[in-house]
Amino acid sequence: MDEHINIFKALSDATRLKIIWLLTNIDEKICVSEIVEVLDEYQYNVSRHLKILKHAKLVEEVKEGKWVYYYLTPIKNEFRQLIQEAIKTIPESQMNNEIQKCKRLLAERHK
Amino acid sequence: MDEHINIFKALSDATRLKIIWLLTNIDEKICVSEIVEVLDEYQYNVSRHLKILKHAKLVEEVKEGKWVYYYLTPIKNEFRQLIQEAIKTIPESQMNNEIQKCKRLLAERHK
DNA sequence: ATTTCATATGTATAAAAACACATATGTTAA
DNA sequence: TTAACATATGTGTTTTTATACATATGAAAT
Repeated sequence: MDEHINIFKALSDATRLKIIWLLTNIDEKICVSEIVEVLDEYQYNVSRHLKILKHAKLVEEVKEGKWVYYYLTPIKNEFRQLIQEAIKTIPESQMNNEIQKCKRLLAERHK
Repeated sequence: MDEHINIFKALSDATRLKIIWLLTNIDEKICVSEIVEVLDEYQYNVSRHLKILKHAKLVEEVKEGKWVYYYLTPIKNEFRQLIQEAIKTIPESQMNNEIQKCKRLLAERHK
C-alpha cells in the first residue's frame, strides 16, 4: 500500500508529473540540465524532484561524465504498467509547449 | 494537467486510497458511517477525505434520508479507466482486513 | 417538540512538502 | 592545478495538507 501511495504522491506535483510525462513521450533518457531548461525550473528543485521520483521507483539514473541521465524505471508489474498508460493519455496540449522545447533540445543533442 | 494532478493527489493518502480501493472492490455504494467503522477513522476526517475525493471527481454522492452514500464516479475517459484498473491490482493483502470488515458490514445491511 | 443519529464544517494546531539561497562534490577542460 | 560546468544537499522559510475538537445542520424516531 505504501509503495502505491508513494507513486501517487510522486505524481501529484506538476513538476514531477511533467518530468514523467516527458520521459514517457520521448522514450529517451534526459539529464538534469535538460529538464531544467525545458521546464524552466531551478536546478536544485529539479534535483530534489528527481530524488522523489527515484524514491518512488519511477525513474532510475545513469551517470555519464559530468551528466546524470534519468530514465523511466523498466516496468515490472501491472500497477506501474497501467499508471504509465494512464500518463500516456495526458494530451500534449496540457503541457505548455514543454514537449516541443524538449524535442528541439534533443534534436540539437543528436547533431 | 491540474485535473490529473488532483486525481493523483487524492489517491496519495492512505485513508483516501483505502476508500477508493473499497469502492472498487465492492461495487456498491457505501455511506460515511460505514466507512468510519470499516477504516476505524474519525467521522470528521472521513467526511473531509470524501470531500477531497469528490473534488477530484473520483466519487459522487447520493443522499438517502439521514445517510449520504458515496460511489465511484462513472468512468468517462481513458485516464480514469486506467487509474481505476491500476487500483484494482492492489492486492487485498495490503488492506489490513478492512475489506473483510466491509464485506461483513454489507452482508449485515442486506438482511 | 425534543432527542437521537448521520454528516459536514469552522477553527486551531501539527506535520509534511515545496521552495530558495548558499554551498559542497565531483568531473571535464584549459 | 585552476577554472568552469553539472549535480546534489544543508538549512531556513513558506505553503500545503492532515488532524483534532467543538459545533452546526438536517433528517428520523420518540
